Amino acid sequence: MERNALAQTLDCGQCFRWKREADGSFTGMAGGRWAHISEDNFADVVKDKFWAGYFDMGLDYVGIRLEFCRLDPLLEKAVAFAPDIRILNQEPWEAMCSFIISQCNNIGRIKGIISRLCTAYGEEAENGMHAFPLPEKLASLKDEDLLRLGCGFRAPYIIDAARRVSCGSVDFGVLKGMPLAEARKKLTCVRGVGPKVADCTLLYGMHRLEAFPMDVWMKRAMKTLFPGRTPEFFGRYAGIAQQYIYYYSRSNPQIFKEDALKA
DNA sequence: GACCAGGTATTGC
DNA sequence: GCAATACATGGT
Repeated sequence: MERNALAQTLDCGQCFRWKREADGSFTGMAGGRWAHISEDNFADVVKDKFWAGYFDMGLDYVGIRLEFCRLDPLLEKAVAFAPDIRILNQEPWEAMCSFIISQCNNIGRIKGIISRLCTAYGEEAENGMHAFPLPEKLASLKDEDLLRLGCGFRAPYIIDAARRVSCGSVDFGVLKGMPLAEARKKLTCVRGVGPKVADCTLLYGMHRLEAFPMDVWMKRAMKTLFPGRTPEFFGRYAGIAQQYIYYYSRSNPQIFKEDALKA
């Protein structure tokens, strides 16, 4: 049951533009750059400043894991399942748009939609890949353009988000300096952005590590694994705890069924 | 063919 | 406030 460290981070549900190759390496895009990353070249890749930032190399994950393991035995279990998860520094607009698309959708289809969106509207980059489309680009589209790509009922949400970001009514630079609750409230002004997508934007796109997205899996996990606890229980890196718990829960759904049998 | 997928907006009590 | 429902789409 060995999962390589790279897969734990790139395949744990926080990002959608990496493709796992047959040999366990990954190819994908971030910040308009293409990369092929493997266990072997990872150390070299993160010598580059951009990738070091993307992979959050400046944060002491060893220490944070230690804290988590001391905090709660079930959290310790989740950490042990995929200890090498790191929270990536994704672009805020890409994170927001990606998680708008994620609602009521499955990971495979989310990746497919995003891939088509990039091919159709993103700037061309290396190896025939495309950057994530700029908000200005998507702001000029009609619902129909996005329906063609399979966006479904999320099409108008994406366009509203693109408009608000490109006109500056939602300004990630400003949100960065705001208290979490305030930034969250501002984000939910966008149609199609509720508390969950707002928290995903804050955690994955703005590196607000205290943000704690509550999707169906996390609700289940909180109820059965951490009854009576709130996100605050996990401290200022609650978002990282969330990622450990989310991935552990997704990968071991039987833990909920066993619980149901006992009841 | 019904049911589900990292939700949200709208409506009705 | 809180439960119910519609919202496109593709895969089991």
